Amino acid sequence: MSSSIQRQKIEAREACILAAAGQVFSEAGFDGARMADIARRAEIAEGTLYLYYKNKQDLLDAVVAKFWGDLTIGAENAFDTTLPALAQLAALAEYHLHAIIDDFAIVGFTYRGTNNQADQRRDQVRHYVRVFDQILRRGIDRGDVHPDIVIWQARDIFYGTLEFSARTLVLRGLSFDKSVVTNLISLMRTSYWKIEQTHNHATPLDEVLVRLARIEAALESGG
Amino acid sequence: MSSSIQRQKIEAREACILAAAGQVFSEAGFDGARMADIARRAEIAEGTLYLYYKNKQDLLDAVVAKFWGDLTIGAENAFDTTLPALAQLAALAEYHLHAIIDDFAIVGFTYRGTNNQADQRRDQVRHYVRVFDQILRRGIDRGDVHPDIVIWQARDIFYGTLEFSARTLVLRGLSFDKSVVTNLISLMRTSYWKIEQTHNHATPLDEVLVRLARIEAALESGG
DNA sequence: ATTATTTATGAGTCAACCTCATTTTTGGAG
DNA sequence: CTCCAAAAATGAGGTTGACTCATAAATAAT
Repeated sequence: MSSSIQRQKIEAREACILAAAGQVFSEAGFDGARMADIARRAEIAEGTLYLYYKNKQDLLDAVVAKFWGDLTIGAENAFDTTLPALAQLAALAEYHLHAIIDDFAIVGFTYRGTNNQADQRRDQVRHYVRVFDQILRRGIDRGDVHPDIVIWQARDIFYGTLEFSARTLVLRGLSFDKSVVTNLISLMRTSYWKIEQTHNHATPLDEVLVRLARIEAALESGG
Repeated sequence: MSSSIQRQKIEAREACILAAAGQVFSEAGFDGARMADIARRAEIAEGTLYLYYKNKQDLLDAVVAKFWGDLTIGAENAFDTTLPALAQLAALAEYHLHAIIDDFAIVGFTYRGTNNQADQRRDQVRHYVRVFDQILRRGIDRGDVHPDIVIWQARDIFYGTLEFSARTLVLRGLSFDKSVVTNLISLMRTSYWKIEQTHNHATPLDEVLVRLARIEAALESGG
């Protein structure tokens, strides 16, 4: 059927428009971006834009929605769910930091205005961050993570830290810095994770205490 | 002199414009805000706005600049520098969270666009966050804080967490939540602070060392 | 009281988003 | 292949809102 070919064509054009819009918005910001520029870069007439998107804001929303949608798919495949929760969290953090550094401008467009469409975007972000929540909940179920943590606060620590770090890196002209991830994960482990030795083996300190007790006992009995 | 009276008048009018602009921008966003509305609310003609501010963006920048300027003054007086560093940090966090919840929309305007004036705003923010850096550095000097932490990363954890938590609270229609501050401070203490009991009572390791020393003494005297 | 200077005004200009009458393309029927 | 109806594309023009500038009002000085 030619209708499927047609559909592919239309989807390709939509993708083309979104790509052009993403570029122009990222380079010039929302106000600086000209609909005429976007149309020219997508190689269509200005009026054609409005067949696909109601207005400029709607076009930006579509760009942002695509970003978070792709990000969610990527995040769900960024780690192996059989790994320890902490390793999953590290992988997610690394993936997220990479992604928001690469498309830093788009992230900045996510939270803006007080219009009605802001709800849509929030739902999309909410769906995205669910990946984090699942890791943490699995960690709690497995007994690795302290069960009485406040998940939304942990989530804000996680994503807030990564976004601010990304901004710092971008503004300084730097790129991905693994130590950001390492330190964040270390922080969360220290505060939220139960001590590992619970199900592993005795720590050095435990062993030392046992040997000390033996020696003391020997000395006492000998003395 | 009438010139000082005149200057006061002009400053009062500037403050009036900034207040009106802050309200309209917060309610309607940058694009939704109408210069005519701002002028009407400030009880001046639209053209008069342009005697004080070059254009709409410049006016927004002034609003944002005033916000961060006031915030810096408040932050510097928000705590007693003779307190322990951790208490200072808690006070700063509480102050910051309150402030950005109250003026949440303004915070959102801080990072936008890629224009030349963005540098000014970044300097202002940089000056503001210096308060945090000073607390941490004093903590290091006093020996309370681990000296090999990466300050900018700690800063991004601090402000990133607070801003994201503020967003969560505002979007849920809630207001200030002290537990956000408490948990953040607890997190930073656990990861960055040296263990307090060093000058209180013995740690497990200290206890071990004491017992070892006793044993060695017993062996020497006995042998 | 008069003049000079500074400050304020709002009607008009212009730029950019968006609409819609017209044109072009597409896809099936004869 | 030709014709036609329906869908898609176009870009000139309407509309809106930021910004300007000639004019007016207010202030300061002589």
